[in-house]
Amino acid sequence: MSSKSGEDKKILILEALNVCLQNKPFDQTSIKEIAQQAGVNHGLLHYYFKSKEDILIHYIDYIINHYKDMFADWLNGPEMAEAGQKQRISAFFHFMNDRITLNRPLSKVFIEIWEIAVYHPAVKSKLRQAYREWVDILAVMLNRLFVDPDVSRRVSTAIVAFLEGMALFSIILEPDEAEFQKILAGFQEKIVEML
Amino acid sequence: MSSKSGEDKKILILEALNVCLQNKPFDQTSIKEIAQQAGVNHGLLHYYFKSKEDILIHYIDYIINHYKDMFADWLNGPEMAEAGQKQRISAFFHFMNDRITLNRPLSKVFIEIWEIAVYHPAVKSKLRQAYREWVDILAVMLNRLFVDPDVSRRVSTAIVAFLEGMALFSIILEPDEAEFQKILAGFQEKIVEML
Amino acid sequence: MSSKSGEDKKILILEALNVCLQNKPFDQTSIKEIAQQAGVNHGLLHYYFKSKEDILIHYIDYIINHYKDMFADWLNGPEMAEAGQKQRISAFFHFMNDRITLNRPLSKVFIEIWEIAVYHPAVKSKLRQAYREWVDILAVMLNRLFVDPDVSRRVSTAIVAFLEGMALFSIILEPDEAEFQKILAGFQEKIVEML
Amino acid sequence: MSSKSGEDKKILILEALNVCLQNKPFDQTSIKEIAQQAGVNHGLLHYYFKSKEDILIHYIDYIINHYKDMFADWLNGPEMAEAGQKQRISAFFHFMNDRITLNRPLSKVFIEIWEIAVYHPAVKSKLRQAYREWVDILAVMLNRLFVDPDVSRRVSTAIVAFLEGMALFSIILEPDEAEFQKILAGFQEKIVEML
DNA sequence: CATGAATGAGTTTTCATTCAT
DNA sequence: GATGAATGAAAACTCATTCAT
Repeated sequence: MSSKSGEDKKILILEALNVCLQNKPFDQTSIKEIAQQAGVNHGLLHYYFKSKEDILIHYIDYIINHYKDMFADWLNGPEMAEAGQKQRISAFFHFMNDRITLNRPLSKVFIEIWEIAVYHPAVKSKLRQAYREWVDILAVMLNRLFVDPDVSRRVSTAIVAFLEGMALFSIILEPDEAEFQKILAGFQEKIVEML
Repeated sequence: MSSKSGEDKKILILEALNVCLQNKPFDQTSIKEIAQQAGVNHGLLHYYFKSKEDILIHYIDYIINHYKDMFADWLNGPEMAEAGQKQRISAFFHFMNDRITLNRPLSKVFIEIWEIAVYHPAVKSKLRQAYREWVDILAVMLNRLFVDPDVSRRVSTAIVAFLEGMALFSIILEPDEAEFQKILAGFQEKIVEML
Repeated sequence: MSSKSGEDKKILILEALNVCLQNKPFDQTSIKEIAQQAGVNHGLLHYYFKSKEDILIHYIDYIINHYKDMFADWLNGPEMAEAGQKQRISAFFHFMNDRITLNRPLSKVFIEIWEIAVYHPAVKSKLRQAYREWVDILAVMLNRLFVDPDVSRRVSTAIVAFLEGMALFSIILEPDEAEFQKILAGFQEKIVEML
Repeated sequence: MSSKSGEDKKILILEALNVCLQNKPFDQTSIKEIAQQAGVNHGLLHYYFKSKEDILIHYIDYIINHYKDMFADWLNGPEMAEAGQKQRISAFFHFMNDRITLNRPLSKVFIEIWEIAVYHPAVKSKLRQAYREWVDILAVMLNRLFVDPDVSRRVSTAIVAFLEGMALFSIILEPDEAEFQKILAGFQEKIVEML
């Protein structure tokens, strides 16, 4: 009962890092800043995590799992249960756009994670795994569209690449929201048309 | 004559940073490491640039302009001068794939630049400008395809987003090169088909 | 009945420190490491002792008294009760060699205690007292050898100094055990010869 | 000309550590304290040495070599050149007593080095090497005394052990200087008598 | 008594930057 | 222009100690 348990405290710290990453890259965020954001003593971060890098690793796991769970919940939700394939794919894109691609705080964090992954093999490996799972799920959805399963995997990879490129642009180009939605909508339409 | 002029020394330093960025992010690369890579005394970096950040700014200008120039040269080259629209667009994609999207050292550096841009307004602004120019050039090439110029701009943005997403994946997914080429080729085909 | 009493717990902790000191100097041994070695919660160490330094002080008392008691027991034992002076001195050296000078874990700990004593007046004082007692006991044994009691005290001091030097060398020189025994035996012989 | 050269600065720092070790053990002496004692900025210690441990290693080399050189100079000096064996051994003990065994600041530092050596294999190795050289030199001097060279090595080891024990006692027992001299003189006499 | 979360002072280390030569 | 010694701020990390439960 009382106060937060150990695991909750860890989450509290990881959420604090998530907030910090909206303002500064990880390398420029000090342990003390994360602690302050979390409202705890900086020494405590070393009680729960064995190093700053350890916080990062746990954070990346946390953020990837958070969105994986969110995605899994949605997949098991009503939208996917009832609809036909076309509707399902349409719903899928809707979910992706709303919750991932146009989620700016998330995109910011992912651009940071991309960069860390480039120079950090363990992080790169985690990220690769997450993208592969995502591509696989989409490939299954597109399966009936293409005779060759290799082709559906390639198309699926291309779609995810496009969405990640759009996430990047949503941050860098500072685009007009409506204009940006149109690009995604036009794309989505083209795909659904193909079915 | 004997030794490099001031401008050449600056370029030497920026190229050294370019090499360093293949191994470590900018924040983890010290002035001394850049100097060592450049083969000059570290104190000199502060003679040519007013701070470490100043080196970064000049580096980003340098790398963007380098590729802009490369692109401009190519645009004015023989491939573009003679061909019809279809061939020009085909040649354009070929150029993009070979020199940009599948250029891994460049992609690494750009993922780094993306991340810096997220937290650094001046860098973000430069990067936005570069992407806009790129999108504009492509939009002009696609102009005749679409009645509405807004549409051709959207399609152009989508294409560039896709290519950047593929550049990201070329680093993160550590894909099979041939497989990756097929994705790009399939995409390119679809676009040319539309013409 | 069930669990250890307070005094036993203290001993348990001091013994744990004794084990730790085989691996690391006191300054590099944390309270938590001692606690872990003792199998108790680290917070308890502050219940039984008022500070880390307090543990050290009690440890040094403990170790010195432990060997004083051992020595006293031996002095009151059968070897000393029955024999003539020559045999007693011979037995004395045998005891010293076996239980003190060639006891490597003990020597390690004493080198540590010497160092602490150098910079810590209270510890130095305890150690001085212990050495004086030891020298006095030996001086009494040598009493009949020398007319002047000052001389027997000096010889006694010299012998103890020699034995401590040998203890040091047993750790630092990593000597061949047999060779080392010969040095001690040769020395002992010379002394007994003098009687 | 100007100011100290790099090597001189290093010596300056090592001498500063030497002063510090009269007051505190190495582990309790901070880099900042050493720097302050040396009259230089603490950052500079990391310019000249790669870590605190590196300072320690260089310090131990420095102190050992310092006394080795002192000893070598003396060996090549007038006292040893002219005299007979008896006088040479007598002179040798005189040198040892004055400059080593009764040199209290040196003894303090050596007790510290002993302790460090116990837990630090590289330091232990250096120290062992130094003691072996010392024992060897003395063994050569005692060579004619004993038929068996192994015996002269054992006696030599015993003598050095005794002297180190006396150095320890000169610190721990806080003895009366005159009384202490008598012990050493008595011992010396016995050895010379044996010749 | 026992636990382990929490605190905060103190330490080593790194590094951009300056500057005298 | 070039050099490398010097500075000082800031960072990660450790750990004895406290204390609520």
